[in-house]
Amino acid sequence: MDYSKPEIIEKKWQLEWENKKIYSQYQKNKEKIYILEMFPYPSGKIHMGHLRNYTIGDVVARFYRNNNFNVMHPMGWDSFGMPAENAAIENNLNPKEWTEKNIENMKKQLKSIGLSIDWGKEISTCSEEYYKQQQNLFLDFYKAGIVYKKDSYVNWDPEDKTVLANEQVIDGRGWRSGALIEKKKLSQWFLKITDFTKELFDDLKNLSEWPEKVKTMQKNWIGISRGVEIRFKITNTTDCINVFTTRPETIFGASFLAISVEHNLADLFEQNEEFRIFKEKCLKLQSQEIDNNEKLCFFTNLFAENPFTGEDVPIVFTNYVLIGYGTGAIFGCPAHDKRDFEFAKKYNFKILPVIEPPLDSKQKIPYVDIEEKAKLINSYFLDDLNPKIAQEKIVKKIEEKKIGKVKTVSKLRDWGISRQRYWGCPIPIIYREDGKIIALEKDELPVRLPEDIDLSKPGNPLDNHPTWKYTKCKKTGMNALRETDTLDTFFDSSWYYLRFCSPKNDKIPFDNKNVSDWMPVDHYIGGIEHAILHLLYSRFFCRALKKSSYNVPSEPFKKLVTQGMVCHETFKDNSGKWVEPHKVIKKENEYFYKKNGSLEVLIRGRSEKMSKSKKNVIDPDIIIKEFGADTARLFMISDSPPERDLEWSVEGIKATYKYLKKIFDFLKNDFTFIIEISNEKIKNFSEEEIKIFKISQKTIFEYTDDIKNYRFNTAVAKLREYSNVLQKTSLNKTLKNYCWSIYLKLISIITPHFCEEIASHSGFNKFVSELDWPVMNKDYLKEENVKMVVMVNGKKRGLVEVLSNTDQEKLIEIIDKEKNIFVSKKDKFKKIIFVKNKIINFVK
RNA sequence: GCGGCCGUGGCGGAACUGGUAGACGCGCAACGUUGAGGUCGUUGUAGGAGUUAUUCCUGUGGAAGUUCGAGUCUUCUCGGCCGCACCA
Repeated sequence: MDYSKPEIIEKKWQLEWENKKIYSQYQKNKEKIYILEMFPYPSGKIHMGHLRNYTIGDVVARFYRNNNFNVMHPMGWDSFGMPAENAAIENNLNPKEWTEKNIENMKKQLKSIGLSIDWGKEISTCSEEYYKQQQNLFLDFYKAGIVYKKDSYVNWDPEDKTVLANEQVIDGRGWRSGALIEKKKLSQWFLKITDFTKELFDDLKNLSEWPEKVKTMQKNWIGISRGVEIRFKITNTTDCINVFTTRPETIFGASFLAISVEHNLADLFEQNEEFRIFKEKCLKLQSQEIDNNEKLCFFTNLFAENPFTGEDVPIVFTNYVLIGYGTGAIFGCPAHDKRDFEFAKKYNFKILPVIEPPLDSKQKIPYVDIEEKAKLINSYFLDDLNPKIAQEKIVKKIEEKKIGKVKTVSKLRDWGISRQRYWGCPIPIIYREDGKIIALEKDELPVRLPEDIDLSKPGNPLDNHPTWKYTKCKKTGMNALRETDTLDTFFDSSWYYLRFCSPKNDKIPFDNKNVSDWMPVDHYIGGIEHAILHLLYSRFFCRALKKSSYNVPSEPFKKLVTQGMVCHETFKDNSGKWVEPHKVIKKENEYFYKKNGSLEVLIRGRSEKMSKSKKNVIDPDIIIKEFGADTARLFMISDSPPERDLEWSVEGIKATYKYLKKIFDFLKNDFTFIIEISNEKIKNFSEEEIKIFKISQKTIFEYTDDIKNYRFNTAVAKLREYSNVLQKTSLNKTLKNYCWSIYLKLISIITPHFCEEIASHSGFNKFVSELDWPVMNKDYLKEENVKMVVMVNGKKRGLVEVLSNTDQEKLIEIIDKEKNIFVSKKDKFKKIIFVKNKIINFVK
């Protein structure tokens, strides 16, 4: 037996586990725990990010399994989406084939990591079974009024020829294609996520086990702010314009009304050629160039009456007021708003200060702060008040005069779910020849995707299909056209965690009983890149499902863990081309590589997220083949805390392998795996052996605590300390066997195959993976002696070893006796600080 | 611009509620063992001083503060990373 080919050992144990189905057994008498990692998109191969994500999840799942929990740890595939369609076009095959082939390969890869997954619960969102149930949910949402259709400007991706949600547009470009996004008006399906804005915002505070960072990002995304809506009369008409502001107290400084080009008022100017050009330009700027803050202005020749001063101020259209926020109209107060200030300066609007900053304020005009010492000026009844009080007063006045009301607005928009693509879930809707929109009956599901599809033509493939969309209304027999849009894939991933509770049920999306047994997901682990979209949509789904009378919790994920990226060093040659790190020759802080037989100097870049473009990717498959999954797992877990980025290094992986090999060689002879050790035997141990026994108890305690708290790196450090001690000390056979068996049980959640192999070689005939977690004997956790720090004036002056819980009097006595510590008489000191078992500080 | 996170050896990182800074590992160095290989073992490894010892001084981006005591708390400042971005 040796450890030169871990892959062979690992295959063997993976098969054994699978044959005995040890990861698909459930025991209802135990407490449940649902551990889930974000399911992968089947791109074809797993990458280091997957390896890290699934290793973390697996360590946790194994930990709870061994700690007497009823664990659910399933896996599935987020298998609808654009890449399948693109790959199908390139390789002239069907997206379904491509996807299924990828799933097969990735499943094999995932299995080679040795994950404790119940593959019996495997789901795939592109399967008919899954999307049938999804259509079911769509119909329920339709009935509950959560899904609706409306015309709207959409983000149009000219390359993918599809619509994107706001959050799928990054810096003005499509999140997948990278193409510049255009605004286009289309009829689209929407989910009413805005019905839940307040809940989604307020309930964030209850998510105590979510990272603050994610909660902050969601808060900012939802972007709730309280303010006032004020009505301005358009001069010489009966029409009004409502504006939204959070600074109503600055109303006396208003010098214009600025209105979005998409505001209703723009309808009046439809015939105006100049305006149409202006509007076009604004829309283009808004959707594209992110750094362009150029403010455009279109004078309307209309005026509005300031309800407090009676003054007429000009109404203008501009690109810097957005239709999607507030009312799409504002009053401009240039003296106290940076944007209004910029705009006013450019177009010569009056700039009237209405708040006087405190004398010590660094801010000049525009003064935008709200400070205690600031006071209102030029504002009639508000003069001399501080802005906060002025605000309260003016709000009251506005309400009294019935010209406006307090209002809370949000940045959140309804979620557009229509996609003009083939490889997605068909929407179960038909358009009847009499013009009616008809939702299908549940017994008409699933609406299947046709397999004979031509993806080569631009536009929507389902719409292009010769026959698919032609159908008849079941009730009336009238001709009808199917909805040819498919659902956004974020729809698929918004409820998959519920489907895992009853993955085989072909009648309903999920079973209430099973959902109440398993939900919520106790630990949800995945990348930070889903902090907003996927997580917010999932939170919304649960609320929407509740409203559609499903029995689900409103928060799907109890604890959220966002793991960092896997990074690797980067190199560039002098022409700026990236060079693979493994080709680099390192010589004393200089870097070279062989090019055409000669050595060329390289520039070392910073460590970056592994990506093909930077040529710094490492294929997990190769690592597993060379060093084994256990080595890869241990390295992934031990080098840095899960939420931080992980620096990949060849040295690190090699050292990890060497470590496992060393332990393996050490234990392969003369070791017997045992589960327990009798109290009788402990009594006969020597003092030295008791010390080791104590260390083992302490290790169990601290390691367990670290794992529970996701401090895997320190957990591994403690384990290494433990094995270092064990290797250096000669122990009686019983104790040696015991201590190393503890070690194996502890590390088995990280390196399961390794442990099974050693244990079985050492006479154990069950699975270490199925053993209970080691129980520590608390009697041996207590330390008899402690080292206490002796300080004078807060500086360390020495250490004394004393019995634990020694009191101050006794300690001073001991210190007096120790000649090396120059503290003789306690009355010399002003004060003595004593912290039991920790420090004593003499203050002169 | 707004919001958040983070600055600790050559590197990744420890230090839980303020109480021995640098655990564990990488790298490096010395010695030993091997003598065709992804070695192995032992020891050392924050910097400086030194009478070489169970020694002293300085050290957690910088400045100040609170405290008997600060990597940890407070304020300012510099640097890095991430998110949002004309959100009224």
